[in-house]
Amino acid sequence: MKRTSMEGVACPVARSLDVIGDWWSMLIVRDAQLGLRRFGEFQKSLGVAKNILSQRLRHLVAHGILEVQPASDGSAWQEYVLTAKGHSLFPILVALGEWGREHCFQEGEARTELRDKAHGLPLKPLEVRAADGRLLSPQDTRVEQVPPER
Amino acid sequence: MKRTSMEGVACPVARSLDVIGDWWSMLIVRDAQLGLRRFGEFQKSLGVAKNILSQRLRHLVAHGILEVQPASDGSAWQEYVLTAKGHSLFPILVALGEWGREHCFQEGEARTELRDKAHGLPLKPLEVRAADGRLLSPQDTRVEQVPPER
DNA sequence: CTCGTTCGGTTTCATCATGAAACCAAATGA
DNA sequence: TCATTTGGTTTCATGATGAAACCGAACGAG
Repeated sequence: MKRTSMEGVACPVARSLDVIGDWWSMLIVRDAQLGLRRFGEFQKSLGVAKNILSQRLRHLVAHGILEVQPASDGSAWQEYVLTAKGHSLFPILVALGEWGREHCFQEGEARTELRDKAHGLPLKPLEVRAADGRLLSPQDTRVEQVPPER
Repeated sequence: MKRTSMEGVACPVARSLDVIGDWWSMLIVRDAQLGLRRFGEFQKSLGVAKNILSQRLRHLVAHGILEVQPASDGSAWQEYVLTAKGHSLFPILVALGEWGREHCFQEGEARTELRDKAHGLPLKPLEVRAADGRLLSPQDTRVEQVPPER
C-alpha cells in the first residue's frame, strides 16, 4: 500500500517529483543554494524535526543532489553541499519563487525575493521558448514519446 | 502537531510549496494542462485513490488553480479546468520536466518530452536571466527583503 | 586532562495523511 | 426500466510526520 512511486513512469515531471516532490526537499535545496551546509543550520532555518531532516538529507545524498564533505572550518563535523545535479535545480526554485511571489501573498505582507546580486534588481521572468526562440504558451506545446537514448 | 504550514513565512518558494508542494497537485495540473478535465480522466491517468483525488481537486479549486465548470459535452457532470493562476504554473512544470529528463532516467529508458507543437522540436532550456538579460547562476543572485506592496 | 556544552543525529511514540476497497447516489444509456 | 457509468464519500489499515527524549562524539573553557 506504500506511498505510490513514479519510478516506472515515462513522464519526466513525475520522475522529478518522485525525487524532490516532498514537502522539505526543495526547501533544503533552497537553503543549500543560499550557503547553508550544516545539519544544525538547516534545522534552525527550516524548523523541521531532526529525524525528518536527517531522513531528507540522506535521501538527497542518496540521489546525488547533496554530497557529504568534511567541514570547511577544520572541525571534525561534516557538511552537506550541492552537487552539480543539485545546482541544476535552480530554475525550479526560481519558477516556484516567481509563482509564489505572484500568487501567494496578500497585499502588504512582508516577503523576500531573489534578485540580481550585481544591481539588486528583480530577475527577468522565466520564459518558455522554442528552439528557434519563439515564446511558447502551454497550447503551443505537446507531449511526445521519445525514443530511448542510445 | 499537524503538518507544518508555511503560511507565515516570507519566502515565496515556501509559499508555493505550501499550496502545490504535495505529491499529486502538480501532476493534476500537468494533466489539466494536457486537456484532461473530468474526475475519471484524472483518476485513470494518475492511478491515484479516488478519495485523495477528490481531496486534491477540492484543494486546487479552493486555491483558485482549478475551477469547476459545467461539462463541455452537454452532460450534467462537471469539469475541472485551469484558471489563469493555474496556467501560470507552466514554467514550474517545464522546469521540473527539464530536470527530470536530464537526471531521472537511465540510458535506454522510454520517456516522454514536452515539445514545440509547431515543429516537434524540443524546447529551449530554461534560462534564469537578470533584468538586463545577463544569464545568471545561483551565485549571481541574492535573497532580499522586499517592502510589502501598497 | 576534565567536565559541561554543542552538534549531529537515532529512538520512541502519538497523530496525521495516504491508499485500497467498499459503498452509494445521481446521471446515462440500451 | 434497469443495468452501467460517473463522481464521489466512508471506512479502515498502514505509512509518514512531528515532538520530545535520548545518546555518543566533538569541542572548548579552565
